[in-house]
Amino acid sequence: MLPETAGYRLDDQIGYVLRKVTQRHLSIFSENIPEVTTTQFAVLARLAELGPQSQNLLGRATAMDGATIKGVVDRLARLGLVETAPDAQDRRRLSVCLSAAGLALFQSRVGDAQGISDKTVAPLSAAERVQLLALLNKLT
Amino acid sequence: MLPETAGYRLDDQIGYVLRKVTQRHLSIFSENIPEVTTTQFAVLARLAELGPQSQNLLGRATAMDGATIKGVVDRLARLGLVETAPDAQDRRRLSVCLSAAGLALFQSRVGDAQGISDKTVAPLSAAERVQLLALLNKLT
DNA sequence: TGCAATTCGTTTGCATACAAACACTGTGCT
DNA sequence: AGCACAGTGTTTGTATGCAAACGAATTGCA
Repeated sequence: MLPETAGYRLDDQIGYVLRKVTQRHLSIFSENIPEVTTTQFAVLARLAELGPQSQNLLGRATAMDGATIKGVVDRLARLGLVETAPDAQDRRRLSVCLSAAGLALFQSRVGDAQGISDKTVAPLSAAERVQLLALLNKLT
Repeated sequence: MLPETAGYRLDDQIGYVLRKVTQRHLSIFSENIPEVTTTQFAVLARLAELGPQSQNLLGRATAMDGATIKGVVDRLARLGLVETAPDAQDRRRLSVCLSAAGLALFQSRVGDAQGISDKTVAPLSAAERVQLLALLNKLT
């Protein structure tokens, strides 16, 4: 009387489906914006939106922990898309801001980024897209 | 007449929201099943469901590419949860199967795994959970 | 039969992600 | 002033995840 695999169906588990949808999204993104990754673009978008931020605050604003945001900022700096400088007011902080190249890249690519989101949800109707985002937002 | 950040709102982008929901799910998972990761558990579930598989087929059945599934199988083998052996029929293949410990772990934890999925979608009603899975499945 | 194309596994390089430990700085309270 | 506590950034270790290149084995087709 083994439970066997019981009623557990991997394909119905939210985590597994999330992983597959994310994979497809990342694939669409890298095809359309090969210069940077999704997380790097998120950082550029936040900097364009909020202006210069400390590395830690920037991480919080983009849902990355300290170790992760450091790696992303380092790579963006190596690409010349952001610039870092010590904060004069608080010597613990590392201020991060968009470079001219970073701003230019973001502005030239933001339309493509919106297109990527659209492509990702292309199989859904307009109403379904709204539903999906609303449901996902409840799980944040 | 700069487009500024235009209408691009990071928080409304499907990719960003997916990443945040996935983060929350991974956090719930590791709290409830600390022995293995989500991907490792997915491999155990597939092996329990399908029986012994070649490493590559196993990767396809769990949505991992060759490099990724190799790493996951290696770590599961190091934990003693799976066993590998060369395939007699096809000498390119590496056959992977559950160990006794792997089967025992899966059977003892599969209920918790289902509970993790439930916790992840806890903010949703029953109807919404069905909706969400249906919508996400269309994006696979 | 024999060779081209494919499949399988491996390795390397790069990019998230998180936990934990650490040093340094700032703040608040006494 | 001094000290506990919190915040910030760094580093290390571990675990996905993908691209690309490679060798070995198999298959399909001329």
